[in-house]
Amino acid sequence: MRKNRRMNIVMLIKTSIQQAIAALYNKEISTEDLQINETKPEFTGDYTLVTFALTKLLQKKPDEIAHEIGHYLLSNDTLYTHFEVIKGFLNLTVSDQYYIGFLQQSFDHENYGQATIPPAKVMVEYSSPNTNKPLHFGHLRNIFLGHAVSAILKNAGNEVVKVNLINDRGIHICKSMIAWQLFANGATPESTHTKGDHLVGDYYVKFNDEYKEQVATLQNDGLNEEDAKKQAPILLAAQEMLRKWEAGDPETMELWQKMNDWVYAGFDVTYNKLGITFEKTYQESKTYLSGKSIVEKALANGLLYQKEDHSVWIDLTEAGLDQKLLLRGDGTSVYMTQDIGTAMLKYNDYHMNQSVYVIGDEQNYHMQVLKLILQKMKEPCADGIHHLSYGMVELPSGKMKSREGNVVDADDMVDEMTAIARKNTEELGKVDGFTDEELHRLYNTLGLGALKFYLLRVDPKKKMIFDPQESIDFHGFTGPFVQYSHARICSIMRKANAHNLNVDASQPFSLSVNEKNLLRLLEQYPVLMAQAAREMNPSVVCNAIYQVAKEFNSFLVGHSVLKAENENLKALRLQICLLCRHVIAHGLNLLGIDAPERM
RNA sequence: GGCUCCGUAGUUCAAUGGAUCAGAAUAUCAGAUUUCGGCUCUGAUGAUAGGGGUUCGAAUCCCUUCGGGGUCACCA
Repeated sequence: MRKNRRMNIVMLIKTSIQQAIAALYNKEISTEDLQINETKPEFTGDYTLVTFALTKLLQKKPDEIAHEIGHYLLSNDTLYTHFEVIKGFLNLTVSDQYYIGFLQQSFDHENYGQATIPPAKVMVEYSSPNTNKPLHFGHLRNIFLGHAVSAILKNAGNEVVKVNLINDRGIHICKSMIAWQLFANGATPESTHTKGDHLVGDYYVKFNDEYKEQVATLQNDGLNEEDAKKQAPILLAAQEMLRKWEAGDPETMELWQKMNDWVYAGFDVTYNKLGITFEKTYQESKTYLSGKSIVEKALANGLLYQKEDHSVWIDLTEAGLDQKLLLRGDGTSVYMTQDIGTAMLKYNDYHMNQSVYVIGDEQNYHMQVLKLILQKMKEPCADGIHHLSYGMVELPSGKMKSREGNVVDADDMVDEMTAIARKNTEELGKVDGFTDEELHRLYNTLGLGALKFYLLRVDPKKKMIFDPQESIDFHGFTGPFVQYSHARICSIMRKANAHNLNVDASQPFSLSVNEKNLLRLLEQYPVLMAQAAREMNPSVVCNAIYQVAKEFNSFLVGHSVLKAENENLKALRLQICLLCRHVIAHGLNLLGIDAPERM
């Protein structure tokens, strides 16, 4: 418990400055109003107080404040060994003793890196595929984000429920069904040796090809484009199939069930390969009706209005938005209706404080409207809705458009990454003694590590470009570099062979620049994990562990661990190794990436 | 067109809703290292789209011009 309650250095500094201000000026200030930055490397010091904000309260010039507080701190608090004032910035040097003490407390702390933010029960919905085609590369950012954010929230003390919402009904599903019926001659995943989701996806593509041809033929026969698009026989057949589905036609339901099962089986294989799991899966075919009754209730309460054709609408113009359709004239539900129903169903199941939707930013407006509607309905689930919006992933060749056929399949991408991991590893020839199974697992670990890290290292809300060549380069700001650093530490620890880890703290130490830099990074880690949780931003984790890995490699160049100058120093450096290893593995784990001991 | 998001080194990304010389990675160039793993390290070059404004201080806030994305469906 003592270890969990350790106050981080920035808080310690703020508290001591707060005391200094009370003693020197008899003024009270909240620690939140104190601005502490890391000291820039070109100046002496570890942390810096920005004094400009204090000038009003203290009625003094920045430099004066900085000097007075600096002198006070140095003579009243052993935390500091030095201070320097530059243009109103008070640069403080924290004693090596503090960092050595921190290391003693933390190096073997199993849970080091846990964050503490006010805990809550949080649902995270992610992946959310359609059952008419396989997962493609664009889905991967969503899946990895959802998985990582869930782990990050859990690490911060939240209770997390991971859910998937499968869109398994609607006209797009019927399109692949009708094409299969027309062209497949009864082909199955078994008969064609094709993964189920890919097989169904093939017929979705087939539908679109056939549709295009039929439209062209009709236009040749003299129809205008608009009519041709509406009258293509295969489209009419799909629409007819949707009506049959909604009516519960047994034959249609059977086909639907069969093809969906193929897709589910295919998805399972992919999720499994990616290491992705869910606690609960919702299906829209089972939730889409519940939205309807809610809307009808709201209509009765006068919250909604009905047009002459019986369609039901909500007026959001007061909030600066539009009017939004909630039920079609024929009484069937639309996307928004389903989402209303699903949101309430989820809440009834779990009563969570917060419900996170990992959904692309093209649905920003939709999600804004969804939340607003539920708020207007005074539904308890409304306020907890949080859209974790992320930007599109583009390839260097440009945007992926399913219509233009430059979509990269998720399974193919994973296979390609794994293959490259194999190639790179074999060239280095450092895996002697691995069994075939271990090799297979290693290539998977490295390939997926590269992919996940590259997709997670960018702020989610920004669009990004995925460059397969760069991600697998295994150099620089990449997953494999971090994994490599972990394996390197493991190698040192194996050779250290359970060496004594006790540091005699009574011996005076003086830390090198690298050692202190590393300790400073390690000390900040839990604070960064809290930030990652608050912002739901895995890129914070990527950066944190990359910094540690980078600094560690730099440290190794100038310092020998196993041949340290004396036993005490060796023990200290081994402690540093252990904590670095722990932090790297901990961070990778939050990202859903394995940390190999050898590679 | 309305609403909205975004323009940072050649390229890909950073910079708590303000603060000391805008940081990395990659690429390029120059070096180090027979070492605990050469998937390592050190150094150099190189950027805030243009113009105004607010401030002691702006990549960040406001206005504007230009350029790009998204969205405005009885699709999901």
